[in-house]
Amino acid sequence: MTDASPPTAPRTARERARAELTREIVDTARTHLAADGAAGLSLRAVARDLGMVSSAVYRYFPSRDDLLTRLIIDAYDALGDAAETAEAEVRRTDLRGRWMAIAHGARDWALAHPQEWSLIYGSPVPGYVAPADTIGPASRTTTLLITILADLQAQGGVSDPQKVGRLVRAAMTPIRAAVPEQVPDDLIVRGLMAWTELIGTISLEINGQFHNVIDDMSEYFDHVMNRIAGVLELG
Amino acid sequence: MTDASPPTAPRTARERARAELTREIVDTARTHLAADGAAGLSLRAVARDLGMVSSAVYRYFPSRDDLLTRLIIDAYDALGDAAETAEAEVRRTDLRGRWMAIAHGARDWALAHPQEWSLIYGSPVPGYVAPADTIGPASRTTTLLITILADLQAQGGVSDPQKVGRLVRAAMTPIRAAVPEQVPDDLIVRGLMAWTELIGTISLEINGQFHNVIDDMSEYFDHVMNRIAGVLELG
DNA sequence: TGTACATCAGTGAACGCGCGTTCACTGATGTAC
DNA sequence: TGTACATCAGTGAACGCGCGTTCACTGATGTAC
Repeated sequence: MTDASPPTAPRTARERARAELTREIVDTARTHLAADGAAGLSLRAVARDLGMVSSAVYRYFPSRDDLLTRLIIDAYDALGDAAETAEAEVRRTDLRGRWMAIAHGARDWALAHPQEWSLIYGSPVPGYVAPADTIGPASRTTTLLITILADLQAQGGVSDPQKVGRLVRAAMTPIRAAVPEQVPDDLIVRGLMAWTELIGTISLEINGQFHNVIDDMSEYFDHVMNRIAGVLELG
Repeated sequence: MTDASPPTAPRTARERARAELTREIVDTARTHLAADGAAGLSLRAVARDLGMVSSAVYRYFPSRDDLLTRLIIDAYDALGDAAETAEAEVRRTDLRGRWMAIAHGARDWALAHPQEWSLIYGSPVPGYVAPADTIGPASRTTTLLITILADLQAQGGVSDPQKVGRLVRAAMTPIRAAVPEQVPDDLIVRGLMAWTELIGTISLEINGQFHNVIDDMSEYFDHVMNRIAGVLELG
């Protein structure tokens, strides 16, 4: 990386055409993803839909896996956008409202884009290894949650913090580095559990595991997320 | 279904050979599943491994999807076995111990058979629709949890049951039918949340979502599952 | 403003691979008399 | 116990399909003088 500046806006006709076709390829790929899932994503099918020969796609993406990587990054970004936008509309002091906005924002996005959700939170695509580029966008949603934890702690934290044993504390070393120091271990654990319950509830719903269990998932989801707000003592 | 009796033990040499080969096909398929995931499971590859021609497999399974169905049922059963076996070793009155045994039993099995876990709790296989046969074995593990809830209620239940609104109560109609009447709505919700946290924690671990978050997942898992036992007031 | 050369997008054919499923067949095993 | 027929397992060839990726090529676009 010697070029620190962001890619400049396209100047020449060639550059404009390239940017546009790249976008069309990604959009078409996303459509196929929605229909067939990640394992069924095919460069040839995308090329066919765009009326070009399959080898032409290689001018834009060096391999199928690179196209997949792009879709993963876009999915993380779209989810991050959805959560951030929803959360931004809530009063900063309303911690419960902010948590609920993130939860509902994430679920709404997931229901609208189930295959993209599975791409980032579902089982890994066989034979595909995610490169490092996917880490940054992946953390956008969790950053929102961490900020809520920090704001909560600034207000005095929870009333009955539980003990976290030495070994568990040691196990949490990596996440500690991403969370402000003043947030205690107990609150990090509660946050992780809340995050797990959020991702878990959405994933199980998308995978159909609540069939014959819960009729109206919107009601249930809202109820459960409110209970979690209670556990976090978000007011 | 006019034949109510279970399939009898094989009598003739032909029947014995058929039973054995069926088992070998399933075992080989499971090996491939572990290596390549569900989307990569191929009848031809299984046949090749067994030194038979691909069309011969059709004497045993009418299609690839039927083989997949069998693997799904087997996975549910294996998980159910693991959870039941672990739970059975604990004193009946030790509700916390029973919950922890189920949790650890499930996680240990999942870590040993990650692709089988993904088969039942991961994103659905594109183009495959699970038939009704998979419902029965799927409920073995959840039945264990429901029994704990019932036993807990028989001991007096939780100290501070939360209110469950009318709409949420209505949403819970299907699960109500599977739980003893005396278990109150609040306890069902807590049970569902515990179940979600259990499946969610294991799935996120298997999908690598705890990388750079938690170092020692065994410690973290045990801690979290104990906290959930606390929420359920399992003693 | 005009020309000469370099860059790049897209083509079309090919390589080599794998897949699920069908079908007519041979030969072994099982059963009824 | 022996024979005649029915059942079934496994073979081998084929159908028709799709895939990722490479490569030499044509022709259009961009750039330096």
